[in-house]
Amino acid sequence: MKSEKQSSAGKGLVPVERGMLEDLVGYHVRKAQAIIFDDFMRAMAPERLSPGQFGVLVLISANQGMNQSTLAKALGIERSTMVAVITGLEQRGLIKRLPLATDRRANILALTPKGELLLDKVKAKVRAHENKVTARLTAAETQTLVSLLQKIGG
Amino acid sequence: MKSEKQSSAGKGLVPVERGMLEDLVGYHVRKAQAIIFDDFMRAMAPERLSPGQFGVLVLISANQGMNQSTLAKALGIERSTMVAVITGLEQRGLIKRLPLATDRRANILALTPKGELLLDKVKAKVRAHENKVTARLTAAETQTLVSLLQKIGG
DNA sequence: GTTATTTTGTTTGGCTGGCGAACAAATTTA
DNA sequence: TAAATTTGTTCGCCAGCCAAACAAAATAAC
Repeated sequence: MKSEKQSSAGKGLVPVERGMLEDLVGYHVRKAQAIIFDDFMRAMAPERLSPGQFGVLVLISANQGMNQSTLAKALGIERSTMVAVITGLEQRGLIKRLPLATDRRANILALTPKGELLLDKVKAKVRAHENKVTARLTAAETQTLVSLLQKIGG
Repeated sequence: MKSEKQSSAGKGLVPVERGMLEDLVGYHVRKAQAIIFDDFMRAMAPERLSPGQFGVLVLISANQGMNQSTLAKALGIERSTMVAVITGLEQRGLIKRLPLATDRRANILALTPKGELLLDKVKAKVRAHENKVTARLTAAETQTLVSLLQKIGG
């Protein structure tokens, strides 16, 4: 005969009580972010591209002649953080730092042909990834979700 | 006279084109998460409590007799990751690792009186923080947001 | 009942993704 | 011309996570 162990709650028999966490937007955003990040990383593992790196490539592609500071500001991160990101992508031959004749401090960022090729390929995979993570939402719900998130994110 | 510089896009004069990022749920979730995390950290700086640590305290409080593995599973992280989190909270005297008579491997987790006091105080601050980050959403919209996020997060 | 498997907590080493302070060079403002 | 600002950078730091390996303990198989 075996008495009911306290730790039995961990075996999926007893659901874990989440208390006030269930009501917190922050908790659910964090959880969703972890799942999406994880799926993105798995899907883009062959191309070795993280969500952050993808964002950088998209912004460089969509904005001619941006420097690192502008890019960092657009992504809401520090200049100092951007340095390693740019260096990593540059070392893989996906982007270039180009001199700006009118300002010798600045680096103009541009995709290399290799970077453009990769971005095209990854964009398609990102759309597939998005479809996967939003599979249980209708198109209207997905749009609503984005709108509501924008009200938080400015 | 000064010619229009390419880098002028960074001075807020020209909005940065975000391309396909605007359509991606992952991008907006990430952005919202960063803002919420940041605000949480600032708000809870006096108590030196991160969102992750807060979640651990809430779960310990709401579930008697949980061990570290159960807790890790409930939060979707590895046992090995949980160790340092628990150790940190224990060293601050907020939680205790208690022996379980029926299983000498396991640590039963419990709040100390100090931990309970802190959690009570922090819960109120977390609610205020939530009200702040959802300030531009109605109560109904907040509920909708949580529901939609749950459809992603399982 | 002994052996094999599984579970628990842990250490170690590594990774991603960030911040802030400080700094030199270059540019802009006063 | 002198002072202030901007750009890219390095450095040290932090949060938060994973996987591999391991000993101790408990459980399952035989």
